[in-house]
Amino acid sequence: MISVMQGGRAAERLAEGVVAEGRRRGQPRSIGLSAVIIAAASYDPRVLTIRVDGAEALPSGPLEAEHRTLEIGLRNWVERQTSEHLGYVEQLYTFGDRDRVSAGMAAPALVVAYLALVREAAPAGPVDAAWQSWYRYVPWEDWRDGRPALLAPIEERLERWATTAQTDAQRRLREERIGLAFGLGGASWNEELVLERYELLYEAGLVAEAERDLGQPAERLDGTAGAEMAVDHRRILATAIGRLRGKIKYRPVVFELMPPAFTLLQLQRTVEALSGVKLHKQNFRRLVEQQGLVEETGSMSAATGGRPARLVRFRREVLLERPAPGLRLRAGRRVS
Amino acid sequence: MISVMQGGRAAERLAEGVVAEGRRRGQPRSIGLSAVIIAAASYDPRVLTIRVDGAEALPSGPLEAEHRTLEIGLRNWVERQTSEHLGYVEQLYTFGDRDRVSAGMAAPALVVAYLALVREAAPAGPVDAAWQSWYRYVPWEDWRDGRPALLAPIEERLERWATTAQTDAQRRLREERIGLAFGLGGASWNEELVLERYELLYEAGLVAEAERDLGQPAERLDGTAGAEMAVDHRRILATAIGRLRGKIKYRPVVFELMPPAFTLLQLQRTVEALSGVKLHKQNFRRLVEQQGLVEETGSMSAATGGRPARLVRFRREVLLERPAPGLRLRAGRRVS
DNA sequence: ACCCCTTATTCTCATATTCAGCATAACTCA
DNA sequence: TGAGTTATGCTGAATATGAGAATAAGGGGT
Repeated sequence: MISVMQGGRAAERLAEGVVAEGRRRGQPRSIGLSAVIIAAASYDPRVLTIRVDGAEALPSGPLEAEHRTLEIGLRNWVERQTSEHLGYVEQLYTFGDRDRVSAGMAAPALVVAYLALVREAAPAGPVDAAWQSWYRYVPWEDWRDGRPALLAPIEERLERWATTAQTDAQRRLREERIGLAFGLGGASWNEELVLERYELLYEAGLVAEAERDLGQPAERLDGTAGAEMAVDHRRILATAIGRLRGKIKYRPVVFELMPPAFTLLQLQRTVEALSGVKLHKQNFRRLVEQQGLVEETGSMSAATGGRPARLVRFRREVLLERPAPGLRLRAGRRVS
Repeated sequence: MISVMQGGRAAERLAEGVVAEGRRRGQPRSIGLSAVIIAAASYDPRVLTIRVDGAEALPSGPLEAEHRTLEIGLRNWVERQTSEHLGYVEQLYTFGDRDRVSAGMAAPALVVAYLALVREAAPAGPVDAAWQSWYRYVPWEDWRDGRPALLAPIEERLERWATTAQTDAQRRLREERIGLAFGLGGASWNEELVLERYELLYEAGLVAEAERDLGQPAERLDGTAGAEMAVDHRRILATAIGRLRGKIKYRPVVFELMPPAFTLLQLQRTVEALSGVKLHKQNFRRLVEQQGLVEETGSMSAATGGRPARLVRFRREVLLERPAPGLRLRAGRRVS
């Protein structure tokens, strides 16, 4: 038997305290919903942004009382406005920062953030709404044409920041975090670590939000550090991108972004746009076909520049057949 | 280029509505924190429960104002009570059910649930606190000795419930959900689908909570349907178990439950206790050693009944070496 | 001392999956 | 007609995985 018995009355103290505190009511705070609404047009992942007091922000609204659950609330809320079906809605994370304030604009104390996928990417509407490429906010995440040049200055600043650590252990920790997140020194680029990378840039003061929130002067990076967003919306976006990049590997969510019929290359380009890396064409199609994710429509694509391609559609049945029918893209793959 | 342009002014309408609503403030609601605190003693996964008005419940408390983030709040809150370090804390999900009421006990409108892992499993404390095997609440999840006998009556009732569907399509959907979740008809048991299974049982009225919440008489199952919990705590527990079972595959979180030094078989038994299935011994140790998750301590185990075993410890460095250093137990493995 | 039982540890082997290209087909455009 | 472009089929090497044989090293009983 494993020897995990120790400590004594700790569990008891825990339970007592918890019971006592649990019986008091928490003081009310304002609760908000934020939505990262994603579409994929022209092989460019887009996020719907609005302008609030000049700053770019994610669509956000208050939690309404009339809905039974949060997700149903969000779904209704968005669908009412768009008459567009949200194919996929997923709760991302609940951010509860006590002092969520940005440029004088007080934000709700608690924000439940959602990720939603839509098929449409209509051109930008009124002045304050726009579909933006998500790489506008995290340009270092697009490795489709190889390692982005703008990573060079970023990494240089990060390394310098690591050396400013108080203790030696802290410096080593920073260096290891940087290496892991940015694929330096042996480690390879992992496209899912979007949040980790953003947080490093934030801590190192390399994104505008850091300067704004902490008052400390940011290292000027001449636009290579991406566009700023209101409050912590860029952190929420980073969370969403990371989550989506992971999710497409074990759930068939990409198809929520595809038109009813598509070619395998279109599917591949969309996956590449989301994950930010190039994939091996022949292996990709083998994967997709082997797993029975798509079926023939019978027709061929209008013309793709070369030999016409079969048009396929998503096989909805796979949702009920296997528990994890994603595009199991092996991590660490880096090919053309 | 993909033809995803369509619809026209939908995005515009969406953005307008969102902006307008976002400028109003949501009415305050009470916010709660609930914790699923897990320990693993004697190869039995334990969850810390308390008694509230006679019902078994998860430790829960109000959100306090003095902490910067939710997780820090929870950490402090628990650590203050236990003087025990929470090795691993993860936000699980935010439950926002408008009418979260149970047996007259009004619950917070919004609950942020956390999963925490502790190394200790002290004996049950005062009358209202106890470490309970989590299989007490979801007995059908323990497949370590083969398919649990109590699944037979459960499946029978589920099949019957499927036939009561309104439409034919609905019936087929139910049958497919049941088959997928419980590994019937071709599909194999997937230990991660804990929540899916609980929700089916709930919908079919086979767990006591369904009767209580919906007023509809539950099918009596003579205790095979597991122990009841307050409010939606059993759903939260199911979410936690499923998440943890998935997480151990790509993050080294099991080690948070292990003593400082352990044998490979102890590690295997713990993983089996969590995932609820038996693993192949030789392959398990190959996996663990190949991935460099552990290192020698030099000493040997006191005696395990047979040949003495090496004692190993977790290699903390792997956290910084690879992004996904879990026990990549292949799904669908079912061995002794 | 010897036999039996139990667990630990090392290896093998067959199979499946993945990676990386090669080769060929089918179209457009100049 | 030939060059360029994309589609599609196929192969061979490298890895990873599943299952189990074989051997090692303790304890306990006779």
